[in-house]
Amino acid sequence: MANKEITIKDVAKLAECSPTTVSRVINNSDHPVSKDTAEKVEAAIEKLNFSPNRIAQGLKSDKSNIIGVIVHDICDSYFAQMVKGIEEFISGHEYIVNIYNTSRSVEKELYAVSMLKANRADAVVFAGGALMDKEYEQKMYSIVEQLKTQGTVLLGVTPHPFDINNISLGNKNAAAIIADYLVENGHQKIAFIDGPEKLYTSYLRREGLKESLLKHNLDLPDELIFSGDFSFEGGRKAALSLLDQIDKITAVVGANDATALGLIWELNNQGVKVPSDISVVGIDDLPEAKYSY
Amino acid sequence: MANKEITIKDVAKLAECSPTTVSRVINNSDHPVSKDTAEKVEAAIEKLNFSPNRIAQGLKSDKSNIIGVIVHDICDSYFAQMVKGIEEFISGHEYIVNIYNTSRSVEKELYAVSMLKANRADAVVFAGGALMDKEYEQKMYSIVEQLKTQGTVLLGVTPHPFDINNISLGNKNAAAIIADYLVENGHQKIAFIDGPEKLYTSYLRREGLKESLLKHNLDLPDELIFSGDFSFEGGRKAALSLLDQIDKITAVVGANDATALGLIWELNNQGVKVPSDISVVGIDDLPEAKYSY
DNA sequence: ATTTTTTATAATAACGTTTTCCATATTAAT
DNA sequence: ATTAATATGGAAAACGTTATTATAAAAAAT
Repeated sequence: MANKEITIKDVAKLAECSPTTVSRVINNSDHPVSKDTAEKVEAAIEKLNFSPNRIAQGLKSDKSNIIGVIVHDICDSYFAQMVKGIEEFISGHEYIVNIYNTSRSVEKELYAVSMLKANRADAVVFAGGALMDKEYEQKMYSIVEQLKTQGTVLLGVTPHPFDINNISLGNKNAAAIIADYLVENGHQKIAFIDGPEKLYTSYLRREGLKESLLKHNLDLPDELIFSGDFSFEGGRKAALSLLDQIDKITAVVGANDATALGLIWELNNQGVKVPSDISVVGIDDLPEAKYSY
Repeated sequence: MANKEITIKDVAKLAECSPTTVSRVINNSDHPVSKDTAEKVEAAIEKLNFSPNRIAQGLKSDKSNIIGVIVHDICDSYFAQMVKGIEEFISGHEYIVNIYNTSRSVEKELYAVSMLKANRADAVVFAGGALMDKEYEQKMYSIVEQLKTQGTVLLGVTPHPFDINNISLGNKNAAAIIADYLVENGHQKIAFIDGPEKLYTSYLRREGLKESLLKHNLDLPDELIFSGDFSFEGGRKAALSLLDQIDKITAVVGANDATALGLIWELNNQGVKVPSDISVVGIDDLPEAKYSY
């Protein structure tokens, strides 16, 4: 922005009035402005293609109009949909939707949060789940508190250990539903493909499933928990590593739907028929899921 | 941000110096500051958890640090990857990545552009292709010029009729490659599933393919052009509508990969074997594509 | 011992708004 | 005809920074 910008003063000059009056017209304030001058101002605005500098307005009003959205991976359908939903919800309300893709890295998440603090974000949505890491938790706790005292509204969409409002997607509830379903269909030997290590959400889903199965007197032994990372690729790899125990297993639960899809794909690829040979279930509810085989 | 914020003045008071000095420490400016005071300032900053107000800095420096990214649909893998790439490229450079999801609506795109103008964006990436609509073009032309004179750097990732720098993904080139490939493999009767109506990119791909086929003395007749919308669903519907002409066709080109995937899925579903019965080709290069059947 | 240079600090204006406050002219009420 | 109320306008301060200018002290050069 090397060029000198068009300001309220230029408009005032052209409309032969004071900047104050122009401001009043822009924000159609309570303070009355005569029909006559208002029109001259409007004309001047039109002519100069003026639009008020949001940055300056923000400084004066102590509002940044920034809404931060912190996400693990925008390419993951789950987050893409969430970001889209937020954008659409916000659209038209003159907010800046500011996204951060953390790739589940502690550094990037801290970077995101400190940027949002420096930019005096009006609100922050923590769309990606929290990580389970002592140092991370400690640093995050501190900066989250700073955001709060700064007046930033915080919202966690996935569970967070910090003291913020959380829209829980009910991981435990999902686990219970799945457990019930599996038991009803007579499954006894169940395997679980985990989510990313250190992710709070993984923990909740895994332990939730364990707990729910236990209520039906079923066990989820460690050797039937395979590592994954919420991705299609992860699901595929997990499928390969559970192949040699396949005869012991009647159902596999993926920590999310991408995992389940990868699982199904590779099982099919290896000649294991889903769902006749084995059942596969995923958590979440992606639209793609209905096209799985 | 109802609370009164911590400013450079608070830091100055605690460090027993002037705001000027604090500013110099923050920006480690050329102007010398004694080791002693610098340390006191750092300590005060630490103690108060102060971070300089980016909004105020922006006003002073005439930079917003905002980079706008305008996209048709974040849920579309193609755009998701692009947004992720941009975010990662920018990350660490203290920029605000501000996304807009237009859903290919003229109103939303104009909204996005005017927001970015009002916020004095430093740069805007037009990641979604332009629409072919007279009124749209006219209005966009005007505001794009305003952005330019404002000093905003503009970049089109997909082709745009406006006078901005474009990174062309070479639609025509892709069309030529595909045409050559099809001809080499002996295909004579080729169908095309179009992209969204009014989208400039659709136009370029369709006409590019026509042109390239013509060089091989092949025709792409209107009755073999089926409508689509760049989505998996669109590909599926197209598959259904080309079923009754299936014996006339040896290959189908999807305007993008999502279309091709939907196509393949539904053809398989209808008992048409890909690629033994018919060949399917898509434009773009999504990672999911390699798992198609 | 004086002048010049270097080092360190602060006061002030400016960025583009909006929000008091203050001033005038018009109209209504006495 | 005087007072009170209302309509319309502008000047100036403020938001939190930083760049410019000014000033004083210390160090170096004559």
